[in-house]
Amino acid sequence: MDHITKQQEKVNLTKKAHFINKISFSADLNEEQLNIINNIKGPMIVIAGAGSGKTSTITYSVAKLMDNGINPSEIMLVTFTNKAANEMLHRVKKLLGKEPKGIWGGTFHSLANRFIRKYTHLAGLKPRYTIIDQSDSYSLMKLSLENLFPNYKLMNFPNAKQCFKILSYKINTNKSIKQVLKWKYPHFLKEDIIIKLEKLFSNYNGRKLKNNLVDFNDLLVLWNKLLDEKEIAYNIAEKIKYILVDEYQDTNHIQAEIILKIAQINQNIMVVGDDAQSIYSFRGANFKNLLNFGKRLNQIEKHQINYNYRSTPEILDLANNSIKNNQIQFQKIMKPVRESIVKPKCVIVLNERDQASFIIKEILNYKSKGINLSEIAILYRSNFHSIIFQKELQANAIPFEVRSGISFFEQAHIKDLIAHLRIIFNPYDELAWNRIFKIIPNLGKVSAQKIFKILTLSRDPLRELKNFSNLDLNLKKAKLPKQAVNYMLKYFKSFEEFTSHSHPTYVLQKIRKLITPYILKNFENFNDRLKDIDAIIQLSSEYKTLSAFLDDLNLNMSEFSSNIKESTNNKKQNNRVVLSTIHKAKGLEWKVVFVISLSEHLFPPSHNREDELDIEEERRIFYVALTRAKDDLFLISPKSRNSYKKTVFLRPSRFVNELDSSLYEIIDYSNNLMEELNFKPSNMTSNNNNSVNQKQHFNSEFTTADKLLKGKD
DNA sequence: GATAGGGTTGTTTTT
DNA sequence: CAACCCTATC
Repeated sequence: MDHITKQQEKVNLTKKAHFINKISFSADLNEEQLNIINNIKGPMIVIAGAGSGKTSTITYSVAKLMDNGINPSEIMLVTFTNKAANEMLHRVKKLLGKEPKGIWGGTFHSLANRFIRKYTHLAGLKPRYTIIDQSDSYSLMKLSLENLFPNYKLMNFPNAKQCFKILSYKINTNKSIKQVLKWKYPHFLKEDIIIKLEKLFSNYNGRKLKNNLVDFNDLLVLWNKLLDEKEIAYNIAEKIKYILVDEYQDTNHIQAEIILKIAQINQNIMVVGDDAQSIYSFRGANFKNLLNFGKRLNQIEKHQINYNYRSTPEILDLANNSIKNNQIQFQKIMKPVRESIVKPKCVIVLNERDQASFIIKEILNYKSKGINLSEIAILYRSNFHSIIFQKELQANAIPFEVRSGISFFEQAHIKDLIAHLRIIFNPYDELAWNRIFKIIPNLGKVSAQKIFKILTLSRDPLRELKNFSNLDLNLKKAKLPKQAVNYMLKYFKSFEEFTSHSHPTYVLQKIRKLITPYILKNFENFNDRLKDIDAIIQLSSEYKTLSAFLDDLNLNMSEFSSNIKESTNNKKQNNRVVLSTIHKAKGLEWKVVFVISLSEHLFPPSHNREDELDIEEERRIFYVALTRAKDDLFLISPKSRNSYKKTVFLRPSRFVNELDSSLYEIIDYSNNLMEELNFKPSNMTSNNNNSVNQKQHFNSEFTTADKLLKGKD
């Protein structure tokens, strides 16, 4: 141990020497970082560029605090994904050799839920509330919309999804409906619509209360409200002595409120972030939070960590060259630590299929050089960009892992299964009932609503189900289709037998039996679907209560998905190429990164090409993508895309065009295939000319692309 | 009036 | 591939 410093030797003499031996703070961290972890007292802001060892700084900070004798239950660590929280806590455990037991670690939403479950009554909720995800929120909003304004589709009015988004922006950014409309939906900016929206939102909120449902917004709102309760402030917030917040640039107004309320008591707060990586404005995030942070706290200490350990200087140069096009940003200089290797490559391909074939060729090449597939990532702006890859990778027997797309739990059969569990846990849950009613033949929307009303007339809908004669009578009064009612009564008869059980696995097994006939009848690939269900049952065995299982299902979905996929694939294959959205790739790194579909209308996508602020956000997404790469970076721009049996021509993304061409090497892969594919080169004449200079090459062609895409000739 | 089934369309990003 | 609209049928 020749790297032990004087400082450490001094600490070694203290009582906690047995921990220190395991942590080599000064060997693992640089001066900037050490300066941070040695000064965790009072408010602190850390601006941490991409790849600067941000995660290390935070984990070492937590370790250092515990090492100084702070109890884990006095520390709160807020992250943006549960995955990040788990990873950091795992690293703390590795550093200290013991679990940081009792630490308040997790996402804003999962921490909020911990508080609200503990103080449900104070939050104004009934005990067994259910958390609903976004698509459930849309559905519930739709119910309110149809209920209040049956002919809303004929009016100039936002649809259910838009209404929910308006409400979310209103809550998360502390704006009025009018301000939100002006900002995001100017064409709906009318007095009449605002009044209707107000009515709608109060109906939606009332419906949630009746149904005992809590949406993602409520979690934040209620947590924020709870912090105003003296009981909470004294019993919990005060006991949290240190708060660390990761990815602070992605917090929105209400999240910042929450953090400040807790921090104001003990004033020990460290927020870490990078304005250049703020990519969640669609969720109301505002990276100015990072700047305004100090305004409400005293004597804030500012730190920067500037050394980039991840990427080659070439990759950093390119990333810096891109982000400098953003007007609204704070200057920071990333200092490369690594040696040069090669320039990033910009690749032009003909279409998405060739994009796939180019990448597969490269992947096989890397593989033959001994590079692990898990060191390679394919990153994209939108989920649907990955579909072609999944097919092509499969065809070429390259193992891969998809970290995007509709969540496993968004699939119909999974939602159906879970709906049964949900009404056992919370029998007022209208959305879950509606899903189950859909299983009953000849029972449509209208009858389903009537039945739900009859059931919820009683205090205890589940007991009502058991009290058959009574229910039967009421159903007859409502003049419901006889066939459907008989089927339903039979269905719920078997359901009733296990509703009082509380172990998720036991109940799920019973539900599986109950819904199997429905699965067999309604899905062609019923075998796969049943396997999915079995995977969930398997997973549920780790949970003791319905509550814990349902909460995790809603708040911790992404990890769930990957667990499930691994178990259903039945391969313990770890060596797989990663396919991921850029959003999900944030915070991660790979040796080789392919950023694909870098063409206008794909990245930036059509809907985000007008407003300069939107473009800056898109450019930050691009920046995040570039800075994921350690050694090799490929930027790939397809010239066309097939959609609806039509070929649409695309221009290279402005994010590629605007780069200084001396910083990358260009590969034109499209020429190789022009003739082979019998492509009509009508508006691509300059393609065949290899002598055009690089810059021109990107800019000259495809002036008709935008027009074609929009269908105007 | 209510439901089932067929055809069409269009798809951001996540807790 | 799922949400939506339209139409045929009960």
